[in-house]
Amino acid sequence: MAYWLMKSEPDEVSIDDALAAPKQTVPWFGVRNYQARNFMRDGMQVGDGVLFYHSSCPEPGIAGLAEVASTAYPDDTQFDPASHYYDAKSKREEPRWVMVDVKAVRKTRLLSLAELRTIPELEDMVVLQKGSRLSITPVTAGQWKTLQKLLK
DNA sequence: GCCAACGTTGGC
DNA sequence: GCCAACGTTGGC
Repeated sequence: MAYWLMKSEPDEVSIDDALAAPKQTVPWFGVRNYQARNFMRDGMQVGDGVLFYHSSCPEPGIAGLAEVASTAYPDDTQFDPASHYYDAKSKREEPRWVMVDVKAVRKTRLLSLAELRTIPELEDMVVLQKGSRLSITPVTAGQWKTLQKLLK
C-alpha cells in the first residue's frame, strides 16, 4: 500500500468532475514526464491512496481523496495526432506513455498549498520542495496520516 | 504575464 | 557524453 499526490488542472479534470464520472473513476491521461510515468508503471497498485491536487488555478492545493483503480496501461492520447498529448515518436507496439484509472473517494476542504507549507510534519513532502514540478509524487505513510487528520 | 526551476533535444 | 538552447510547469 502506497500513497501518492496527483496534480490535475481543475479546468481539465477537477475532483467534482471525477466524482461525477461513471464509477467516480477517470483515466489519468496526459502524463508526459518519465519520472511521473515510472511512478504509475512501477509503483502504483490498485487501492493505493491518492491526494487529488488542483494545480494551475487560483487556489492550488489538495481538493479531494481518491484511490488508484487500475494498474498502468497505455495512454491512447499519445497515438492521436489531434490530441494535445500526441507523441509522434511513440509506437503502438511500444507505447511510451501509460496511465492508471483513479477513483475519487470524496471531496475535501481545499487544503491550500500555502497552508500545506505551514505544517511542520509535511515539510518533507516532495510537492513542497523548491522547484518541484512533478505531476505525480510519492507521499509517505506519515504524511498521509497527518493529512487524513487535517482533512476529516 | 513573469520567471525560476527543471526536463529534453540535438549538435559536436 | 557534454552542454547550450529551448520548452514546460506552475506558483505568484
